Amino acid sequence: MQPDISVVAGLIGDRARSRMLLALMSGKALTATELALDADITAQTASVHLAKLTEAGLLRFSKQGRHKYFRLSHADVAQLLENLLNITAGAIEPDIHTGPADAELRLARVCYDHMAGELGVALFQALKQHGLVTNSPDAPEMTEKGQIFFADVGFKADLRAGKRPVCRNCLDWSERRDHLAGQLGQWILNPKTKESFRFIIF
Amino acid sequence: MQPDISVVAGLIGDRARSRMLLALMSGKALTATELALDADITAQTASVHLAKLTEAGLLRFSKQGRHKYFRLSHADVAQLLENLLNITAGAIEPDIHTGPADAELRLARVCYDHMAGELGVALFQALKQHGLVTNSPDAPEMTEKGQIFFADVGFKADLRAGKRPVCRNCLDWSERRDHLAGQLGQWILNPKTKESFRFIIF
DNA sequence: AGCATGCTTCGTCCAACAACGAAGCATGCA
DNA sequence: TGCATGCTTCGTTGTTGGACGAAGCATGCT
Repeated sequence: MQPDISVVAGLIGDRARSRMLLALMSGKALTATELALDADITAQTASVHLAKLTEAGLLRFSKQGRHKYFRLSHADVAQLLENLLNITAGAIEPDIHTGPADAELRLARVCYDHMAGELGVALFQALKQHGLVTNSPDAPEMTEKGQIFFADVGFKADLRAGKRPVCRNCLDWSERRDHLAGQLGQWILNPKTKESFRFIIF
Repeated sequence: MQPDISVVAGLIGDRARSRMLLALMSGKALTATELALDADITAQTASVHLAKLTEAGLLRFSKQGRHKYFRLSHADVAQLLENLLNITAGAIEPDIHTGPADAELRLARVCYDHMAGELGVALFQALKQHGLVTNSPDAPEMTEKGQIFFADVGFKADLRAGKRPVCRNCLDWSERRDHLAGQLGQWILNPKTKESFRFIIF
């Protein structure tokens, strides 16, 4: 037997739950009430939704005092959501008149743990243009120059098998062009080194 | 506003519909009744399910006589399903006792339009070992040697922007290791050239 | 023409489940 | 020790939608 897709899909297939999941795509951990507000439902219903999502392994939480902070359990989940976004965004191709709130979202947003939107796409372009990652039709890869550059500013890739790829291209649902995901994408958004670090590549 | 994920997810989130979609992951086009049998439902219910799936853009069909052949509308959809398979397969990690029917499925199967299962993984290994595609931690890429080799046997990549990548790695839900997808993966399973063509790389 | 096959439409029934009010636990703060 | 805040559990209600029988409409075969 194949695994049963329908349970996970069914969980996402609810308006309130999907909104909560998308809210967590920002990468920030949010409390149950914040998520309830975002999904426009009461705290009670949010509670059972969140319980289901965590039990299914899509979310994990950490308690802090009387607050319960939820986040996506894994990058896989974010990728799945991104995948869904792309498919549905592609379906409504003739993009309906987009408001100003949209414009902001399209300019810059965070896609789980890396940068997306116009800015994310531009950054990716710049990295390729400066030869730090390859400009391949498939997935990007760090060039030698890139390895030196990023090692120099403190980036350390985890090359063990089973880990997420260092570079991954991620199709932007708003821009319909790639931006950079993977370990490097995450690190650029949130470098772990203390030393100040600036891109002067634009 | 972000696109509404929940409609597509909700469509997949039904047992019968998900089974039909997975049946179409074989890459073969199937008739409505075949899909109904596979999903263990009557023809009537299958009809409305299939109508919903096509209207949402997940399926497309072609009529041949009194038969209606359905297939996945696009490689994107297959990728989404594969994504879901991986997440749910990962969740039930301690793999429950698998029957003999499973063993067959694990040995060799088709993942939408390319080879998967043990055989798919082995093929991918061989391609890397013989230096036809790169053995990078991220996505594979054709080597020069590979470009010559595959051009020689009639493979022609479509490098236009917006097309699917030439090489893509695809995590196998049964093997938990990568196999080869993308244009090359598709072509290997189903080369368009008439000339006979054999891999002697095992 | 007649019949079989494949798919669809209609009407009805039934189960699943999202939603909320109300009440109940915790935790933190004064 | 109170009180406020955040989250959960319970019971109820209402709606959604999946399922099938029956009938209808095409298409193809003889």
